[in-house]
Amino acid sequence: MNPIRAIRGTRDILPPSSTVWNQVETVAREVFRRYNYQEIRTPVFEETGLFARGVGAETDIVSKEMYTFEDRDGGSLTLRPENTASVIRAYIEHRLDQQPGLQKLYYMGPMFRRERPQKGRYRQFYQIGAEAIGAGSPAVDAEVIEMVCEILTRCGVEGWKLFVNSVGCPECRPVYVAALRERLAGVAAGMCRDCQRRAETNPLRVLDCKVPEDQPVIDALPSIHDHLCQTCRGHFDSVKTYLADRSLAFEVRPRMVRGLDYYMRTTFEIVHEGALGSQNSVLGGGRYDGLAESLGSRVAAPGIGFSIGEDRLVMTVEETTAAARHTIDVYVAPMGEAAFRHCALVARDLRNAGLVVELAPAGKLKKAMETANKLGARKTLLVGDNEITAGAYTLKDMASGEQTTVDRTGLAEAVRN
RNA sequence: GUGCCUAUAGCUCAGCAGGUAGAGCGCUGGAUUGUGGUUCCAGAUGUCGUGGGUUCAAAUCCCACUAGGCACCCCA
Repeated sequence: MNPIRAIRGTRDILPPSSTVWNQVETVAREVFRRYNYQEIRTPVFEETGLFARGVGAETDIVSKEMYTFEDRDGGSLTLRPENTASVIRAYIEHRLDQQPGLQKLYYMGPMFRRERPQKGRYRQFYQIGAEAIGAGSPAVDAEVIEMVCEILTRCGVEGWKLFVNSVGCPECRPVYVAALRERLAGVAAGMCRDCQRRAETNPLRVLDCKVPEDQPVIDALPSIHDHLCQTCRGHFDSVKTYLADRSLAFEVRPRMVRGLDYYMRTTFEIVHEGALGSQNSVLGGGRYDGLAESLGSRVAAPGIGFSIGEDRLVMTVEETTAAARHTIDVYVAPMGEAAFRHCALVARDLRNAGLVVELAPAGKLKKAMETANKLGARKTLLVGDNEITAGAYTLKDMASGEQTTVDRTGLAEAVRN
């Protein structure tokens, strides 16, 4: 019988990597706090219809990547492939539109998509995201983008690129797609096989093609920016102005296409070259003013949000910054059973003083010293019968080898130095 | 979902013109019964990813499956 293993596309996050995950989450929470975002926790599974209607039935996510299963009562449930639809569902369900001001919510947790696993792509992956719901103003777009950049910066990540675009709205985008489709009809025959297919199925995807030979053709295709309606154009100009006000470096990518149907107007993405391989997108986001209505809401809920691929962010953090090592402040080494019982109390005091303490089992001192060294303890506390009767302990600095004698009251302070 | 590459000790890998496994690091014990790191000695590493086939004989050749990596698709 073979041992049971983690299933394909899932993985265990072990120390020391789990420490980096915690650091990233701590940074994100602190940035969210400063921007006055509060946490929302939604269920990990929902009625299948939520994603079909919210994300879009024709998207790859819904059409072939969802973990969908039948509940015992016959209903169809799905493990969430993303979280924006759930947040909007909660917003509607709890009438958060009646609350004063913008609803500024953040979340972090696992998402599930049944794709072929690859580096930076897992079937259970983690997203840290935020949604600002209740306003359509471009000022919100700029602040959301600033906030996510702040998270990356404070995680110590450098060298990323911010791309922004406007994908229009239900008024102007269909006009553009029609124009694109018309133009492609004439030139698609000379393009790569994938583009010939995309020209029929999803013309916008042609813009994303990476085949070098196709680039001249793509460059000559009409741009969405020439087809934006008055409202969308004004919105996009404002976003760019507000980003520039903040000195945020960005690049307009008229050809950037996002895979979720609910995006309109502003979309953005941050990529980082390095540890990620071809999955170089660290985060993506955009505005979704029509999403609430498509979920059956009578009230509008214009909003914008993003989600960071936490797995990918952790990868780049691990690549670019030296992991802050978990260190033991003091390794308490009792010699003998009596000393062990005494040391248990000493260890408790030191822990109450906020120190990281490892209490060794009673045993040979040599063995304890070896272990202290392997664990990378900063100090070792030697406690035998001599120390207990004298009421003074021997504290050894592992780096210098220097030993000092300290009494119990001054112990915590001595360990700290 | 498609194509290509890969799978040997806890880790990194060697072994492959077929003859039932090795190195370094790490781990355990000892040299040293109250002192680690360096050194020396000893030891255990393992259904060679899983299952089947060819063969007197398979880690080695063939097939399938599983998992990982890369590219595509797509996305976080």
